[in-house]
Order: sequence, then structure tokens, then C-alpha cells
Amino acid sequence: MAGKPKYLQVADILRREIAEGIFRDGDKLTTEEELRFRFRVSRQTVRQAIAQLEDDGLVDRRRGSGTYVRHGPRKRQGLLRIGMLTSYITDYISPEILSGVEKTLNENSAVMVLSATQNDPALERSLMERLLDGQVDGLIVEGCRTAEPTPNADCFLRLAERNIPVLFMNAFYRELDSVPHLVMDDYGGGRRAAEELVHRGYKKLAGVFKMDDLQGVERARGFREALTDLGMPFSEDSLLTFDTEERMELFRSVKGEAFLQRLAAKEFDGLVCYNDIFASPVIEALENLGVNLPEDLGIISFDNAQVSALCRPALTTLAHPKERFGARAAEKMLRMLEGEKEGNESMKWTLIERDSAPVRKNG
Amino acid sequence: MAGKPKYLQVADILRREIAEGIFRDGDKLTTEEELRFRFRVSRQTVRQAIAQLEDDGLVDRRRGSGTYVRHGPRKRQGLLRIGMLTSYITDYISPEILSGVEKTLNENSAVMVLSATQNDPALERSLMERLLDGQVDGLIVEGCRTAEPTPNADCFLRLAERNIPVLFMNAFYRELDSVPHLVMDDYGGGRRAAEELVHRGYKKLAGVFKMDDLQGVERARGFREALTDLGMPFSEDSLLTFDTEERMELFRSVKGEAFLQRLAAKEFDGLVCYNDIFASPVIEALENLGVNLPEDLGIISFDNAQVSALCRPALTTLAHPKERFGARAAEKMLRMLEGEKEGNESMKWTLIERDSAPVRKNG
DNA sequence: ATAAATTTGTGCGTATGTATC
DNA sequence: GGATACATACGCACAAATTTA
Repeated sequence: MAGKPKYLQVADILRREIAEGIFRDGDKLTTEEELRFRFRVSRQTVRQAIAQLEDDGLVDRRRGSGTYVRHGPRKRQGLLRIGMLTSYITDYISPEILSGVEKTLNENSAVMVLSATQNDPALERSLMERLLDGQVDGLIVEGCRTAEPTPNADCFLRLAERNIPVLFMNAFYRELDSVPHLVMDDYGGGRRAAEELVHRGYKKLAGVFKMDDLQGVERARGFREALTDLGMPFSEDSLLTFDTEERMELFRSVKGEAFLQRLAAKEFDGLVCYNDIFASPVIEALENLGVNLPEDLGIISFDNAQVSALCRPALTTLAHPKERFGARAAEKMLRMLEGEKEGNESMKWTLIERDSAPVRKNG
Repeated sequence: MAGKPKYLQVADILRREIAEGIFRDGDKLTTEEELRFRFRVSRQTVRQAIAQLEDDGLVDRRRGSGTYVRHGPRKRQGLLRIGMLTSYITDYISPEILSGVEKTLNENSAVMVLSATQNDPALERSLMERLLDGQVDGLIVEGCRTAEPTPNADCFLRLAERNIPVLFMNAFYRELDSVPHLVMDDYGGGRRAAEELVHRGYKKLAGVFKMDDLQGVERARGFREALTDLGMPFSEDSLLTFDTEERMELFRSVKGEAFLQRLAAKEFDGLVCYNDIFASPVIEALENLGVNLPEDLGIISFDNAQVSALCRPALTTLAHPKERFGARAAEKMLRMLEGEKEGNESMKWTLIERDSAPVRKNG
């Protein structure tokens, strides 16, 4: 009637019923014979419909026993495909994280299907739709623009319907609280960075934070609250905040240059920086402005990217565990594929002491 | 008879016949009706068999027209999966290359299935077998230990049988000359590096090359031949060569330290270095030995990795096109999937002038 | 432990629908 | 329009595996 062949209609109805949870955990689906009566079709048609569901990995057929709904995630035939959506492949510490994911997956006979969202929700959406098509068995996602609600919530929910486990990494969408995440302790990191500087004798702290991702928002919150708790002066004015689009020309923009001038004018003596990639151009710009580093300004940043050891002064930084982090994400995903319930987890930063934030001589 | 169901027997026979090339290029497979007579089975059984082949991507069914053998590479339903085997994900300039591949693939609704071989042929083999299982539509491979014949030739040939196009990238296996490759002009780069130093007035050149990959072998050959052509002194003794396993502790090994001592003793005034990643520790070691850079020793290396701009002195280097290179590889692969024949190609190096190899004051 | 009942897997014949040439 | 070829659909029979009596 609807132009659609019967077997697809039947498949769709069953698919929906499975998604709605009418069938219990690993329980038996109605018998082919019963479905035949229910839908008034031949057994062949029923079988064709069920073949669709089997293709989607929603059911398991066992001869002599029955057809079982797979509410636990599916057991593919040996090879698992894990989709990986990262913001960027080259930026920051992504390569190391990816390497950790890849190694762990390969050790468990799984492969990684990698795509980059460029931190763009629209691209994220189209990639997710593509990956769904590509039959991945699980998905690890570095959320993009996580400070705001995602327009792609429906995609993530559709994955859940299909029993495809999802894990957020580094950044997650607050509203999708049924999806587990593995993140860094960004709030704690923000606190730690501020406290370290204060304990080393720095008196007036500034901060540079990217604010369209949860990471930056949380680091900024930790920074702010640490200062308040320590009874240090703080005003929103001492923060330079920016979004992803601005990152390339931040320090050539009006707002960025103005901030650099204030740093050069010694309005502050300490700086917490969103990450090493931003710390590096700050250092360069300040040296060009004749600022003595680290004497005039102590800097602590995040990540421990390769560049942090090569800067002059070498950056004191809170190290991201990178490969270990990626491996952990992969482990969680593999466990989810085994049917286990994984909770949220946050990993701790490790302070790497270099030259950019020495203990301040009291002056 | 053999316990196997008829439809699988039929499928197997057809599969073999297709592999043997009994059916021509995009030509029609025998009609369902004809197969029914040939195998003395029902049409349903024939259809079941053909469904298997369709699943494997070996045939296309077109209603009203016929069932066609896909001797040209298959047209998947919109989504192509391209396997990518790189030596390392984080090392050198891999992230940039991968990023180029990924972007280009995504623009053409394809996805990248990424694995790292760690430059180990055994791992390469197991990953290839896994990828074959994972139904990739094409494969881009950075050959590993390409200076020697690969033990995995059979795997590559099996891919060809399945009409899965393969492209070698950066390094290829000489004996597999039916497989196209995209590489850098390593021989020309080796020549260029040597010539640049000579033209700048450097008189006694040394070289550091990794020799288990074709890249290093070719760069060394170019280096050697350029010197000979220019009538410069050259002996094999002026080369420090090493293999992948040694790379981590090269400059802490007896052979490495001895070489550094010779450089420090000003036995040479110019150095061509396999790539920036090796140039960087050389510089550090030499500065610790009290060598004045770049006055005492001019250095040119390869790749233009990020580290090259951050070294002191900043490295003069032959730049690898990285993202563009990756994009080019992806383009070639996509064209191969369209059924076009792609030839070999080598891209040129661009000299990036920095501080490590200034024109030498004649002394 | 065995037999019977249940359930999916394989296979055939037939009829009709629909896209292509 | 007609011929061809794949797609959908039904009904039936028996096989093989599993569960149950």
C-alpha cells in the first residue's frame, strides 16, 4: 500500500518495538510462526524481515532455539569497527591520543575509523550519519563546542537505539547525561594552575581560555574559584576568552593585542594559559614587546604538547596523559562492547616543571 | 553431499569463476534462470547464492537488467571505506599527512580506517588480514622496511584479486611494481641537500641516513652521487647509517657517539640529516659538546616538521608537502576506485631557508 | 536417557510486480 | 507494447539444532 514492500514494513515495526524495549534484555523475539499470523504474511516474508534486523545486528538467530533480541551490544564476527570523531587530527595532542586508541584497539582485534569534525557541529552531524551508514560497532567522540547544547542529540540517541555504544572523550555534551565520558579534570586543573602560581609568589594572575568547549569553561571556573578561595584579587577583566574561530588570529585581533599590551605593561605577573599551543605565540609576542620571561611574567599552561619543551623559556605545564588517555578511552569502549556499563571518569593532570614559572623572588 | 548447503556450494563456484576472470569486465553474470538449469536448483537457491556474492561486493544486481560482475572496483552504496596503514601515527609528519587524507576522503563521502604498522612487517601482515576482513574498498599503505623485499607480497596480491586497489605512500616495495605509488623525490632531495651545502661553501659533508626504508636509501644515494658529480671528496665513512630499532638510542650508542665526536672535532663542516626529528637531537648533542652552530657545522635536513622551526638554530630543511601529499594520495585512491589506472608519482621538495645552513664565509 | 515438540535453516514451485531494454 | 530479468510474496516440505516432556 505504502509502496514499501511488506518485509520492510514488518522489519520497521519490529525495529521500533525493539527500540522501545518491548522485548526484554536477551529475550526471545516472537516466533516466525507467530509473526506470520500477526502480520498475515508468509513465513518467507517474516524471515526476510528478520534478516534485515540481523544485518543491523539487532537480533541473533539460533536454529532450534529462537531469534533473540540483542539488548546487550552485538558480537560481531571477530572484527570490531570503532568510529573515532576527533576535533582535529594534527592539532594539540590529538596524534598521541589517537595513537593510544589505535594501539589498544588493534591489540583487541578492532580497527579505528577516523574522522575529524573540525570542531564544527554540522560536520559532526554529517560524519555521524556517514559512520552510522558505515556500520561501526562503537563510537568515541570528542564533543565539539560543548559549552553549548548540541544540535546533534538526535543522532546520538539513534545510536543508542541501535545498541551502538558511545563514549565522549575530552569534552561531552552536558544534556546527554546517559552517555558516558572520559575527560580530564579540567576544573581541578584550572585550580591547580592558579594555586601553583600563587604558591610560587605570583600576585596578580591573568588567564587565557577558550570558551566554546567545556574544557576551557571548566578550567576558567577552577582558575576563578581558586583565586577567590585564596583571597586573591580577581575580576572577569583579567580573562581573555575566545572561541575556536578566533584561535588563528587571536593575537593579531584588537582584543588579543590589547591583552598583550596589558601583560607587557606588567599589569599582571602570572598567566594561566588554555594550552601550550596558545602559550607559545604569547611568549613570542611578549618577547617581541620586550618582556623578560619568565622574570616579568610566570606562565603555566596545559597539555605538555611537544612544543612546550622547545619554547624558550620551556613551558611549565600540566601534562595530559595523551597515549594513556587514548588507551583508556579504547578500553572503556571495548568494555562497553562486552556489554558492561561504564561510568564517567576523569583523569588527573601531572605538573611538569620547566622554566616558565619559577618561584618568584619576593620583590 | 559435502554437508554444505546447495546455495553455498553454488556461491563458492561462482565466486571462484569470478576470481578466475571467466566473466569479463563489467559484464553480465549468467541469468538466474540459466543458473537454475546449470546447477539444477530452484531459482530461490540461485538467488540465495547471488545474495552472498552481493554481500561480498562481487556483483551488482540491477532489476530488469541483470546481475553484473564487478571487475572494476565496486561502487558501494555511497560510503567508501579506505584502509590506511601508516608506520606511526604520531611520529614525524604523519599527523599532517593523515589529516590531508582524511579531509579529502570525507569530501568524497569516504571514511578512513586507520592502523599503524610500527614499521614492523609482521604487524603489517596481521593488520592487512584484519582490514581485508573489515571489508575496506581500497588501501593506502606506507610500506615498512622497504629497503628489503616484503614478506607480505601475497597479501597485496590477494587484494588485487579482490579488485581492491592499493596505493603505496612515501615508501613502496620494489618488487611489487604492479602497485602504484606516491612518494617524495628522495633521490632528488638527497642531491639537492648536498648541492645546497656545497654551493654555500661547505667543503666536507657528512650524512645521517636511516637505511631500512627506501626513503633513506634513496636520499643517501642522491647525496653520494651529487658529491661525486661535483667532484667533492666522499667516502662511505662519512655516513652514519642506522635502522628503525636504533632510532631511539642512536646518539647514545657507540656508533652514534663516535660520529658525534667526529663532528665535534670538525672533521666535517656540513651535515645532511635524514629528517628533522634526527637533526634535533644532533643539534642538542653538539651544543653540549661545545660546537658552535651553525658556524662550525651547517645542517640541512628533511621534512619541515614543526620542530624544525623551534630548534636553535632553526633548521634549514627540505619541506615535505604533508597535507597536500596526503590529499594527493587520497585523490589517487579515489580515482583508482573510479576504475582509472593510476601511475607512479613523485612530489618535489621545497627548500625552507632558516638558520642552520647559512652561506659560509670563506676562511 | 530418550522421544517428542519446537524453532530456525534449506530448498522447491509458482505467481505476480516492476524496472530495463 | 513486448520481452527480459530481477524483486517480492506465498505455500509447502523436510532437515538440523535445541528445548522440553
